[in-house]
Amino acid sequence: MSGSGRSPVTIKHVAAEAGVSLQTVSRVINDGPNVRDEIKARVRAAIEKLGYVPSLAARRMGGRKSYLLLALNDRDRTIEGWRSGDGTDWVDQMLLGGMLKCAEHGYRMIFELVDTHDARVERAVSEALGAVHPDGVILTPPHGDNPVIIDFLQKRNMPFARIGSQTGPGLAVAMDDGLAASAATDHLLALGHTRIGFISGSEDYSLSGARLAGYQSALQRAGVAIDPSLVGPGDFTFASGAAATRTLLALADPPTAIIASSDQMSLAALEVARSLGLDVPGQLSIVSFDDTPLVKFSRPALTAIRQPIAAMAAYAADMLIQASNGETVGTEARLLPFELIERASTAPPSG
Amino acid sequence: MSGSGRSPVTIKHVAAEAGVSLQTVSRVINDGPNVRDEIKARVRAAIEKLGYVPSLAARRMGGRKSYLLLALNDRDRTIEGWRSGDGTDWVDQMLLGGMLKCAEHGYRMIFELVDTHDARVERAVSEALGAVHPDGVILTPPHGDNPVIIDFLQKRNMPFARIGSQTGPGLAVAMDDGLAASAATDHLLALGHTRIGFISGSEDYSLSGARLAGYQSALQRAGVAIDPSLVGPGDFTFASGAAATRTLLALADPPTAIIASSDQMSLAALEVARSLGLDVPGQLSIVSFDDTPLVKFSRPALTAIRQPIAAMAAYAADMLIQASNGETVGTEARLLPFELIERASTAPPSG
DNA sequence: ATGAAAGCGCTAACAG
DNA sequence: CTGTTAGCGCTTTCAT
Repeated sequence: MSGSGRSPVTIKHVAAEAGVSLQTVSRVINDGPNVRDEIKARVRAAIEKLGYVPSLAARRMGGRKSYLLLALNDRDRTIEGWRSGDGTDWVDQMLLGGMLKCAEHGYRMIFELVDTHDARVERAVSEALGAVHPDGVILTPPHGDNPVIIDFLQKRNMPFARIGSQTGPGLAVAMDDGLAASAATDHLLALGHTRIGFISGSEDYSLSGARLAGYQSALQRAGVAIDPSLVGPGDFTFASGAAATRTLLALADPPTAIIASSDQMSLAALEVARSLGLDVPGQLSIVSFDDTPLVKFSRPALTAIRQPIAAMAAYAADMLIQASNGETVGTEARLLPFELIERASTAPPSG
Repeated sequence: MSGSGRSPVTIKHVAAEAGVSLQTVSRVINDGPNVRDEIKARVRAAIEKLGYVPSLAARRMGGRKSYLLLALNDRDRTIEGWRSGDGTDWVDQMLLGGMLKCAEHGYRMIFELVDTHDARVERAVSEALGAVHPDGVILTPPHGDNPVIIDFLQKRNMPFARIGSQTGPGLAVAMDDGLAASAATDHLLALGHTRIGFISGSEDYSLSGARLAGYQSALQRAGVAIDPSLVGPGDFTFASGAAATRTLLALADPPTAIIASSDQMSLAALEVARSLGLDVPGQLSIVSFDDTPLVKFSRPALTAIRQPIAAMAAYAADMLIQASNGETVGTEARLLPFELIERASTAPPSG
């Protein structure tokens, strides 16, 4: 087996076939102005006949566009999720939204893993940019909140969009994490809970703060006192969720419901409750965040806030592509709707 | 927000910094021969200092390598999996194995969806090849068994590796599906089952036939009569699994155990059994294929054959990269080990 | 062991 | 409206 050689059909062949200049073909490809319909049709026919497709590499070399978007994900967390097979479908949803949107516009999405805690983040990002030369970068949490990356991208004048972040420069698209946490809290409040625990997410993620604030404001609005001991620290992992749950349930006046900022932590809460002989939702209600596939199949299935990952990725890709086409796009953060999906892990408190 | 302009640092800058010719830098980058260690070191220092990374696009233009591998997946099935959020992690495992292997060698993997049943498959593949110009193509099931795609790739002299297929031309890597099905059957046989049902996979997949054959040969070896009515047709989907299970369990002499060729079909079997008031594994044992995340969390958790997707993808990428480096690689199919993971869905028959 | 020249397929200026 | 001329950043020849 040997290399495939070069593209069998180039713009030259099309030009020859259509009897026009190279440049005219280029204009047709790029929907450029100043081509008579007749000639345009002739060129299109030649393209069709020859099965011509412009080479991405050559387009990038000649022009200023690469037709490539770079999606940056957190290395450790992503690989760990893949390895453990824990059913987290963040990457899949990103591809569903981002990749398909790219394809619609003749773009491709290149997926890259970068370690956010590495001292050489900047170098890693720089290398990816240097090799790929994307037209834009999609930053997923927690990279969207990483000042080193943001600064670097701005310095390089590279357009970027952040997913899951509501603040900061550049394009941003997220769900309203604060509102979502409020909705989760309201749901429990409506069921009659007043002792509601909250397990927060990693501080690397700006959404963690937003969710905590949403939880607290819902409590306040309902006239329920905020008890700091009801807030347990987490970092989205199962282990941290288990630890926080144990602490919360060991309280003198333990919560009758817990909101956890990730599915893994919620599953951990469920597990801990089970090990303590507590019935869910009879003696403890649980509301989760993310709604990855697993929580639908746990016993009981978890009530959860669904994050619109695919929609966020699609929006981010769309904005970046528009920007790369010279269109001006607003830079105010865009909030996409979330969903509170009621399943079997929430019920009125037993007391 | 505007485009980022070109790469700030090119091979020229490095050459100037190191005080050598452009060419020498290229040789160092590519581990070429005929460069004194001293100069090599000087160039490396310049590269390091400037943070230079060669542009993929330029490399592809100049040379014959693109440092890109194209992974082709089935469009409908993949998107459907993403949409439904059914926890299938095929894509994730592919990325885990393939992408990381590519990264090790300075390659990138481009992920593309192609509809295998579309009359224009060839056109779709052609377009992807034309745009990307990969150094090799990874074909996943069922594309690895699609003669149109295979022929086209061979015609274009494009190196390719097939995952999950054991036959046909070119590189192939798979698990031994026949042996795996035999192992599943033996497991049930050892528990005392003799009426063992089998739900097959889609005929688009060559592995479906291999699995069926493995099931039958295990039965034969054990001296158990092969009953064709115990084989139900499936296409990997939940619905097909449910239908096949209903048919099998409605038999005059129904099976006491069922092997299903996919997790979705196994979950369907579980669901149907439950709806019929059958205890699993008390009255019906189930062995699954794939071992996606969900089956660990079903009640009962399913005994399953684990497919080494990441390892297969890594192997395929490795072979392709080696081939693109001019190394000769064997073309005999490579079989990777599978695992039979015993969980709670299998037990001795009740009778 | 090194350098110089040519060219990959395309787009971006310019001309006409 | 259309064609011509230069490159883009790199790897190939081919010289030296």
